[in-house]
Amino acid sequence: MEVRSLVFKALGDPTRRAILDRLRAGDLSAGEIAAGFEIGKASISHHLNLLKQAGLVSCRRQGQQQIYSLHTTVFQEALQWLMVFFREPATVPIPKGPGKS
Amino acid sequence: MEVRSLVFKALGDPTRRAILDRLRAGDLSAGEIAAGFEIGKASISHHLNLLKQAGLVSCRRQGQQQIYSLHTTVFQEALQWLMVFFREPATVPIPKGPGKS
DNA sequence: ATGATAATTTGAAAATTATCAAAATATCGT
DNA sequence: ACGATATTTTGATAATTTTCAAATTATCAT
Repeated sequence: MEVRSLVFKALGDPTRRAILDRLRAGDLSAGEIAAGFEIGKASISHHLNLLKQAGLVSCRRQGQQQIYSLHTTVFQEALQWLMVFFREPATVPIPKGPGKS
Repeated sequence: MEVRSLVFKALGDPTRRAILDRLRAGDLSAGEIAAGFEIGKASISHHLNLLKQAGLVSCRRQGQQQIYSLHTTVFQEALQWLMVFFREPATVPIPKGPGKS
């Protein structure tokens, strides 16, 4: 799937947004992330995988733990896409007759 | 569901993003939107409903057509949420000893 | 090598979402 | 009121997503 869909889909889930919020304060191991959520570790692992596929987080192994961190470059792209909606329309339909204004 | 999830979920689908892109150039009727997509009118209507629930578009009746338009205020909120990820972490863990810097 | 800990993968069930065809609703012109 | 047009709603089916328990992989300490 295209990256943009993956990113917004990933952001569409409250659990995943909560994970991202936690990572703002600093890197965390998968176990630290899982602690504090109701759902099981397997589910968290799945969510982390989706976030990773979307490019929103990355992880590195540190001993027997996986350490996750935020990847802000992808946020930036999502942001830029959203920004477009505040600019004047790029493509304005050509008026047939004299303009209204 | 919370608005934020609705917004990002809505943005997670390519068809819906394409609809929003078209609306950038100006308001369109449901029929005009549906024309140009492979999928049927009923499906488009469903997508439009999701976009409406998310607050990304609004519609008004004009004769026998429904005219859809963009609603940028909700984009703004989504934007603001994303922006947060570029600021220094709001909650920094309090160092136990002397700081690193 | 063995056992313990950390995390992911697998397989299956439950919940949600996307799509279509057909029926229903709303508005227009006559 | 009637028929035509525009759109939505309904009911069904297919596809995707979420979740958990159990099995698997990877690393560490002994």
